[in-house]
Amino acid sequence: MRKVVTAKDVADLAGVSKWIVIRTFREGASVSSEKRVKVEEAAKVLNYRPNLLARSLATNRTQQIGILVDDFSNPYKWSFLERFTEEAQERGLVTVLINLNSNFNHVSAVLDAAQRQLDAIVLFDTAFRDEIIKDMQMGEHLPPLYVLAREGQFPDVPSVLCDSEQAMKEIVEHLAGKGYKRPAFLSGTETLQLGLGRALYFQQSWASRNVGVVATIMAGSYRVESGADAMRCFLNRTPAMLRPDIIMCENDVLAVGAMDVARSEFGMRVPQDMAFVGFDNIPLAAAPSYALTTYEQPRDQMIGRILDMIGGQATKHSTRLRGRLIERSST
Amino acid sequence: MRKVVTAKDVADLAGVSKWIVIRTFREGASVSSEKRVKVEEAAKVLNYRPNLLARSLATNRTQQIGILVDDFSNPYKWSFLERFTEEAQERGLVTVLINLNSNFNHVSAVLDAAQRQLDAIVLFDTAFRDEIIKDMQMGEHLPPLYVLAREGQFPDVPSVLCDSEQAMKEIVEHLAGKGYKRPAFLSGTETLQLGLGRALYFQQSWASRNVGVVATIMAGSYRVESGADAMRCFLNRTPAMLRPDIIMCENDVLAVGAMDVARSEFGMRVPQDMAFVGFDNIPLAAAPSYALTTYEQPRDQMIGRILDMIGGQATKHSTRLRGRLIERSST
DNA sequence: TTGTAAGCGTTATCAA
DNA sequence: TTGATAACGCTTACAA
Repeated sequence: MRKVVTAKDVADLAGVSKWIVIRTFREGASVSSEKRVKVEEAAKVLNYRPNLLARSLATNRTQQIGILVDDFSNPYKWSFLERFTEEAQERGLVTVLINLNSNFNHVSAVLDAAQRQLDAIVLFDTAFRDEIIKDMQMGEHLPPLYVLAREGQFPDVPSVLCDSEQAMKEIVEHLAGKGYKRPAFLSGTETLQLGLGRALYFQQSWASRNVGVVATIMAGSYRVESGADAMRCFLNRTPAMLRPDIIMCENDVLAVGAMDVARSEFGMRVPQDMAFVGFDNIPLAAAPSYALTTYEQPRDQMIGRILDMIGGQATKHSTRLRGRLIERSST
Repeated sequence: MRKVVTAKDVADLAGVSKWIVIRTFREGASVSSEKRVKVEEAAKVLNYRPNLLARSLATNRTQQIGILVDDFSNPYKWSFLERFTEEAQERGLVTVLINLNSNFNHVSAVLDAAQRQLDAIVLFDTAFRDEIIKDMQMGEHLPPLYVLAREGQFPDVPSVLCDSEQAMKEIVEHLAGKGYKRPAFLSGTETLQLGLGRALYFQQSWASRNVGVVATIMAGSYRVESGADAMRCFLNRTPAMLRPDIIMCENDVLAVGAMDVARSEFGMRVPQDMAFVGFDNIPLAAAPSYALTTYEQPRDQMIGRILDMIGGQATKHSTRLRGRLIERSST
């Protein structure tokens, strides 16, 4: 019903065998130029294009990459996804966007991707639980897994992420240089193991300067409201003299929420009364009303590296890449 | 190399023919329950799952929907994409995210989707140019096209979008009720034909109340900075007494930019000195610092309708659905 | 360079 | 309910 035009049809019209047609539409073709011309003409007339589905069945490669996402609300992810699809397309790959939620968990998603013969699965800023490894290690043949923008959980699953240790070194150096002395950390989730290690490295960097971190504030999730709520709660219970002079937020989304509360509800000036640093450099961070100092992940490099591994141009191993500090007036 | 386990393997282990196995894994199966049990056991042992690729080749249906996006920066799109993928998955469909850009235009995208045998193509808030219709109308068999959140360009391509006329009626009624009298419209792009008709209906609604629209401000694109620039320019050249008392912005993104400028650069109070209305109800619109009155598109209904048409549960024809006015303190 | 045969893993159809 | 044959449209040998 769909594409009725097959290589055979073109062959008949061009007066050649169908294998000539097939070869004409492939990379390392070896077809006499006269026949090639004939075929191309016939193909144009019939609007023939090779059926990639049939090709996939024969080659065992679909040129499709599945990308798993479990939270669409963080703007930095949009930027990554935009770049990912673009770069993938540049390489002749297509991106299957898989939405993880309560009805469709990591296991379902991976198994479904396997059934559809996707060439690879990228876990984008999402951590998968142990359940899946069981399936992985059993005979089941799954597409190769990759982790993007998170710490990988298993040694044989390569991950590509921003180097948090380096990032925190740069940030703390910047803050110390500005004279800040009483840092605190605003954290999204409590599970350090699955987290990004930012809190840890932040503390370590200060420790090496003989500064203890005042407090770790738990937001519970990476939403603006969580950042706002956590900040409100913290400021309410903390007398002015005990408050930190700089709050390192685990990401920009939290920072925005926290900053809003500090300014509008507690009348604080940023950065005089309290400074803020975020992470990710989302578009809003650049807005004049926030002007948030933040740290930008090396997006293009990260995505390039993942796709290189998927395409076999790079060896498979985990990598941490250095990002870039963006200084703005919130510090 | 990938999935070595085939229906034949399961059949051999279970001691039945491979067609029994195939049938066991399909909807309207007719298999004796004893054999079914045997097969299911064998399948579990071998970790067998039907190869959806092979199925697609035989059935001519991939259960994959392509969605074309040409601008990732507008937050409302995230919400749509999140819901789209979720709802599609619910129906056993998978979403292929296609990024339109200078290297990959509508034509390339549609042709590629056709080669991959996608079941349908959704143009999400993007307008395609005439060039493509030529291919469409020729013998080429393309997957059916649908337009989401935009006016459709061709009669045989169904579109599903928010009813702009209704929306503007509600908005203007609200504004008139609040006593506003000198409205202006901040527009993203100049091409009314491809646009959303919001400007037109806004004017018409005021006209029916004997109010002429003061001005149409052109931003040129749908970015925060464009909204800001356009607003700055407009306020600079317009004396206070000639300024509108309410600015209807074509979407929230523009509204945010415009509002920022009005407040921080011109010291205006919202809504006393100038009121703002947006469109889309992006998350930022709800933030206390904006509290933007806006109009929410009926996202779930729109997506449901599109997927119903794709799945054949609804007849194919264009639809305008009614959204919802969200009143906040910017008006 | 060209043609042939076998196969990818499933579905559709029809006969048993 | 079951089994067999013929697609689906292409690729990958290998032979001519």
